[in-house]
Amino acid sequence: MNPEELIKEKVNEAISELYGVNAGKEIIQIQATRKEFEGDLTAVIFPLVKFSKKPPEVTGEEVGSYIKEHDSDIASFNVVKGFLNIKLSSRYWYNIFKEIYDNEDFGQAKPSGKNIMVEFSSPNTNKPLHLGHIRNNLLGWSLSKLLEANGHNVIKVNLVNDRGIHICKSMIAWLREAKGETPETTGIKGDHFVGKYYVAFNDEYKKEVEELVANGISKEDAEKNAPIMREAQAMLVKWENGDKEVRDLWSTMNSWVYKGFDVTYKRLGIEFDRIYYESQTYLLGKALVKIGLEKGVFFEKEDGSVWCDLTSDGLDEKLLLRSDGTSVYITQDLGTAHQRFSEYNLDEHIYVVGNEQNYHFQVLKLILKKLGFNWADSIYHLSYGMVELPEGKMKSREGTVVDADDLIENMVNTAKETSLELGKLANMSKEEQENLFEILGLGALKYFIIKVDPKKTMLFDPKESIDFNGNTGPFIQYTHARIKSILRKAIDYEFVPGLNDVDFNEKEIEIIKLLTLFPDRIKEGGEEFSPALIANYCYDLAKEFNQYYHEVSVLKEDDAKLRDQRLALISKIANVLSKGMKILGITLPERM
RNA sequence: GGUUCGGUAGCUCAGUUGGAUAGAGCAACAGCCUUCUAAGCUGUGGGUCUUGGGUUCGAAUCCCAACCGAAUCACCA
Repeated sequence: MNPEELIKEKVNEAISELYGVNAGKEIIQIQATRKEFEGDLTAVIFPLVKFSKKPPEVTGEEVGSYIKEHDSDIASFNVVKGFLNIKLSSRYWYNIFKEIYDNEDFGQAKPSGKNIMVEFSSPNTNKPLHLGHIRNNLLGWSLSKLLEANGHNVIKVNLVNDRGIHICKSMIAWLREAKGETPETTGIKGDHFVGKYYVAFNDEYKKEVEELVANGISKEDAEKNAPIMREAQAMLVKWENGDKEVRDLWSTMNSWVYKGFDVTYKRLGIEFDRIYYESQTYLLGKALVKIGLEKGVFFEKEDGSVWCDLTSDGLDEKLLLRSDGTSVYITQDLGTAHQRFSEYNLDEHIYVVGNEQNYHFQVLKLILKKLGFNWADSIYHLSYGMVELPEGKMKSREGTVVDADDLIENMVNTAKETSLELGKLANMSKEEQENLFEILGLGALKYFIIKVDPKKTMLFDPKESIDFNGNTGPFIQYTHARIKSILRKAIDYEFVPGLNDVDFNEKEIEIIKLLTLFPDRIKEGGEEFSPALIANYCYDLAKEFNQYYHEVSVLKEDDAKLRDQRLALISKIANVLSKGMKILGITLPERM
């Protein structure tokens, strides 16, 4: 039984025996004992004085004495103010570790039978991915893995925004300027290639607007009537009418982008179970609008547009169908949600989308609720904050975006430089080295981003992020590599890790305590949809090991039983670290 | 103005269901490599947890208000 549960049960028993009241385990608060005090776990006495009707110190003494007498696992206790510090026997910790050590599935919850869909990434196909997308992708991926560790059946989906005016912009610019150029002929990665034309469109557009304004036309009109913008709009209409030429170009350019995205996804270690394309789903939801109108949940204006009145919920009126009968973003999302819940029998649907869409999801849930779908409550918007740069926000218009591919390349290069400087790779082949740089660079990037609470706006300082010391991915990777190195040597000497009935010392008990927390963290992280919790846990564990490493020798221990038991302990640390980091999508190298 | 979310050390961030003297890393300073990998370890300095009220044995944490910051409030997606 895990230590917290054990103490709760014993204290509860003590209360009912001593004071004749069944307090219930919920009221008993257990926490880790602070370092200044003697003990492993601490029961807070204050909430219990109402049962004992005695001062906290006395209550603590009485409860302490009772549980010490009635359970051999409790070695000693002391009472400080209203806190009962309990020390568990070394035998107890030994047994606890034994349980963990023997459990191959430690940290993996039993199947819950729940189906959870996680939608993330959701790129536009007119430009390459940037730093914001990286946060999205990493969060979505690690969240999915975390939910799987909680025993859920996770369906990872990506909704690609492959249609709309922004795509037409790239297409127009390409037609005007490319002279038949392709990613193949230029050697440029497909998404960057198309992005180049998107930028070209905007440059040309700006120029035209300026010209029109110089000719005395108002800015507003100029923006609406610039010839290149008209062209793009005309193209969108053609696209919607299924014009073959436009559709062909559209598929071709999108296929370039997908090729580019695939490279980035692969490098990030991300894949999906299903990819939805907006070009195939954008008409969904119209049927729901009809139902809503019949039910009187929506209303129609004179011009034929359809709205939902949310003013009584403190929001505005929301448009659902344009006056020309075409649907908007939210209409589509209503439809896709409905389709997904029925198709996959979902228990939960999580959308990993930036906080600029908080309003959208608020409205989405509200409207689904009004339409009478109870599953609307099972929709969760994992809203994450923007990534800012030291100079301020990222603005694609001002060119201050950090491109995803550039960033990854940069991290890998820094990993390379740092590694070579440290000069540890003497025995590695060129190929192994390159592989390692990739693992380290991406590990640093992923950890840096995931460790921050998603809902917070985070600052990305390129200089700091490439620091591989301290609370970083490479620190954990390094810790793991060290353990693996010891274990390899142990094999050379034919030492066999195993439990040999030796008492653990205090530092080791500290580590065991941390290990027992792993399943709790997985559970908690799963409930709160927070991979950051796992990241910080891994760091704590790695740090704990590093201290241990400097205090105790393993291989040089003369007592064979003790030595092999220590080997068992550190191998379990490596095991838990690798499970934790796997959830984060971070690879742990065997050596570095 | 409405809605949502943030404000913790010089900087980046943790902080379990309210618990004891609020923690890491970076940066600064002082030590530790003939030792299982120094991408490490140890120590020092650094705080009005934005502010003011409230709830109670007890508040960074819960409630109210103010201040500061972010996002959003399109017949865009």
